[in-house]
Amino acid sequence: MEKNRRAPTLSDVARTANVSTATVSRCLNSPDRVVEKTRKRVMEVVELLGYTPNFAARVMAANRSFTIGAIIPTMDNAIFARGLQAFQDQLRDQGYTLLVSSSAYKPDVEEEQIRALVARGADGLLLIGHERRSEIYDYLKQHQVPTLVAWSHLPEADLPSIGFDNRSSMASLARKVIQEGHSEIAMISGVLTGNDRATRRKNGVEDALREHGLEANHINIVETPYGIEHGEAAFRELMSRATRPTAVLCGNDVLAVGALRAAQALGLRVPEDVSITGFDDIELAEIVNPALTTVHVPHREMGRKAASELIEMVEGKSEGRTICIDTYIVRRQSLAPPR
Amino acid sequence: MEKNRRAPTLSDVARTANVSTATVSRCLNSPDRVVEKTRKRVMEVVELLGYTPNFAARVMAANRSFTIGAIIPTMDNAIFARGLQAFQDQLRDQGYTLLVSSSAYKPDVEEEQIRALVARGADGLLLIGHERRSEIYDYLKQHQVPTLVAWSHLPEADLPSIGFDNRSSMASLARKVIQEGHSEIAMISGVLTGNDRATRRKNGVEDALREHGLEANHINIVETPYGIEHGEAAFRELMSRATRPTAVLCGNDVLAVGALRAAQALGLRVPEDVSITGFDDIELAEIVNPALTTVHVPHREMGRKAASELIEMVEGKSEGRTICIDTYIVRRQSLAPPR
DNA sequence: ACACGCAATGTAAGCGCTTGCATTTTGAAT
DNA sequence: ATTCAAAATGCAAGCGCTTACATTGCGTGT
Repeated sequence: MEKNRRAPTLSDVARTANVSTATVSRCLNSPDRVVEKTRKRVMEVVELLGYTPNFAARVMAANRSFTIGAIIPTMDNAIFARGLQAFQDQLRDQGYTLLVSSSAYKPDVEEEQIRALVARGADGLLLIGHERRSEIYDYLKQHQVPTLVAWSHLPEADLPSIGFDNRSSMASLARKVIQEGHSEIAMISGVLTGNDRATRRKNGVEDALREHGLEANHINIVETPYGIEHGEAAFRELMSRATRPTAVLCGNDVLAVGALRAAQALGLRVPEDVSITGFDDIELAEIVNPALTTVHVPHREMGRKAASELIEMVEGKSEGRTICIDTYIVRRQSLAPPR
Repeated sequence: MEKNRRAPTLSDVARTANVSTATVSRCLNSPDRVVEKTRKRVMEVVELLGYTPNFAARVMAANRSFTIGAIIPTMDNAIFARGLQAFQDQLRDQGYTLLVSSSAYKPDVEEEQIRALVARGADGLLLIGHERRSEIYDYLKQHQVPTLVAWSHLPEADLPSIGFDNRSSMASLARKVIQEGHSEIAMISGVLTGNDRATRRKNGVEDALREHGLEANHINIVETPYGIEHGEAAFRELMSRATRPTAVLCGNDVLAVGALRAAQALGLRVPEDVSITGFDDIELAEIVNPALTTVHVPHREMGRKAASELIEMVEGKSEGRTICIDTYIVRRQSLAPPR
């Protein structure tokens, strides 16, 4: 192999093939605008030289990158993994590349990443949830970067979103728990600040309680970061309080699994002594013992739809629609009537 | 807010601040090369206009992007999540941005992604495992993109790697299983083609068998993609064969969890009727019931070290060292002596 | 008061590509 | 043969930034 010769450029190819750079460019980008014979020759040279276009240059000249950026709160658990994989697959099918980064649930990191992705020429952006400083929306508008929100459905929000109704989904689940006979209900919620999904799930629980004439205003709740260990701690905390709940609704499956483990460690049987529910229906939910009753979120469908919609926006075919995806409750062993 | 005015550029800032573009550029990139008073004025204008540098332009001009690319086989399970998160955190600390994409275990997709990332001006690349076509190594060399391999340790390989010895780690685990008294040992392996980690784990099992005078040449093995459902199917397959194993070593925790579920579905008790082991020690391993005996891989440490090493390479301070990280066996309930 | 040297700033040449417009080539119709 | 669209190709101007080099301004020593 040749020792580090500088990477070939468009004009290297042009020179070798005896055509202009314009022709080479066209061969690559709109092959039908150049005659068969020329194209063949050019492509041979491209192959021969091992030429790959320089993206930065292309982005700069064409103001188009065929790249979509996504910023998720974390890669460290499975909540977003499946949906994002579907999102990426769909993008690939349509000729786009996905770049992902994660914000660790920190708003300032997220802003930084948004800027980084936009500056890198992302044609469109996928964000999770609606809650962020308005400056960043202005920024997005100024740079005219189509942006779509996922994992959340909020028709009245600034940005279009493809997601599900966190509030009513959680409310249905809570209703089911109440119908089961529970009245001492507690909740382990994710951190509410800056997280509209967590907030609306909490609201959903309150809605259901209120409907059934239960005290909804100071619901027995612990707020904690997502993470199995935090779920454990939160559960212990709840159990040490004055009135012991007979059912614990968790903000997501990860917290629920933590709660489950804590319950078992405390010698409580689930669901006999206490019922526990999750949200998301990630793989984990089915694997733990007892398996979790939870809200199933069609992550793959959401990812796919988000991809098609965002591409339409990028290509100017849509202003951005807001779509609500249906969830449903998956009944498993972790929920039963109270003793 | 102003309606979509074109995003401000360097020269807009320069004009407004009454300096040259060079000065603005210096304010941003080497603030000490410009006098306090000027800098202040420029920064005010930057703020005022809401200017953000265009990365494509910067990359093109400076041939430097402070971006690192990583390509992992999948985001759809937790194997790489933790290590990657640590990798990203460390990069951020040192002023770099991480861009991730996933190849779905497909070599051609991976190549495409490598090119995409390089073309986007990645200063360095993190790849998983060593097995790929040599053309792509030439490409990397030609473009002079420092590349580091993780999750695998192979001193003799072309590329430096920060990882662990898949072979000897698996061998230790297999030895432990044998010492426990098992002699009918089967394996559920990940797909071997193009996956050096899977291959070396299999070799590790063979090593241990051979050491103990057991038949190692046609070990009782099923090869299947990673995935809980595949682990289940593989386990059933193994159990339908002529000689039933008393211990099943799985290529990773995900497969092991699948095996566990299949065992339970078949009415087999683990570990009394059959022992099952995993590899990786992801969160899942501790959560299932019985918890998995597995090989603990220090993902975070690996991610961190990979980040520092790769940055050193990018900054020309290192040629790329190969580091082996120690793993250890975590003994949990899924392993016991055969009846 | 003057020259000198260094620090601060400006000038302008690219980086590798796309694309509007100008020019040449082609081939069908006359 | 000749003509003339239409098709194919070439020309060259940017895209927004960095940076080598040139220029200017300033404090200092005499």
